[in-house]
Amino acid sequence: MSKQEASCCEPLSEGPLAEQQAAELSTMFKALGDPVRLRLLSMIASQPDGEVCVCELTPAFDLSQPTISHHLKLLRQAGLVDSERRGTWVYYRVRPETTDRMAAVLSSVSSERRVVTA
Amino acid sequence: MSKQEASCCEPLSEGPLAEQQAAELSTMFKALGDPVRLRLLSMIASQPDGEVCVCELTPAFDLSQPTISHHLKLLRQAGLVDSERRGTWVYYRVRPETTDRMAAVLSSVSSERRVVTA
DNA sequence: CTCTTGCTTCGACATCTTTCAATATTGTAG
DNA sequence: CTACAATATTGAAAGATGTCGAAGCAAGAG
Repeated sequence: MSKQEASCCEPLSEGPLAEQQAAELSTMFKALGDPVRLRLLSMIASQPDGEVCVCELTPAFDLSQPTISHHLKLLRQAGLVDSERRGTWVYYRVRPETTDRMAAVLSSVSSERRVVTA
Repeated sequence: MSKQEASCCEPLSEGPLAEQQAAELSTMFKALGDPVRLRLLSMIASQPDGEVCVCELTPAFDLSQPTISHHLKLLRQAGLVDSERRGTWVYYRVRPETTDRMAAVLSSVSSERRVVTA
């Protein structure tokens, strides 16, 4: 089957994922690398009208309001959600471009061919 | 902790992502929340025969060999890769079940957001 | 057996994360 | 303007993470 025999280490030139792209993408994955943020995203995404008020998200967790606010900030900075203020309330919605891009990277990994240069 | 007034907000019972699932999935996303590990996965996935020797991965980074080994361990513990020893060398390959599952979660996030014009 | 090579584990340290209480900001109502 | 309600920001403490050098283990060669 596999015969990269000979000398074990030709340094494997460059993976299809460049250093800068990896840095950018890893920020997005890191944002979902926390159970609270994953559930936040899931809650936002599952709303029928595509958006949720922070005041609906906060009481769903056993965490302080500043903590939820901080997690939402990280999701926003990673490009996963958008926020809009309407009156006193702030509404969050998913940015599907970002989740789609992440899904594309993962799919290309499993199809073991070139990673999308997105 | 978080006991807000019920003035504006019905507390949004449960998102579709249960607490335990979120914990499990967040481990996988966290594993890709580092540029080194993302590039490692990408390198492993992009090999024609689906597997790479550690000795090919290590020199591609400006990091010590123990550090690469540690990152590979995290990828393995997250279920993203498998390793197999053959002689002196250890080969890593992607576990597509895991990347597929992550991609499915992300896709559902973006598709659950349906446009309601009402 | 001993030596060498490939890889993993251990111990330590600096940095980054998560979390909270306190405070600030923004918008609405009186 | 004052008061209040919803979010965000700040600052600090506890814990997790990334990294390295040193040591350990496994397998092949002599």
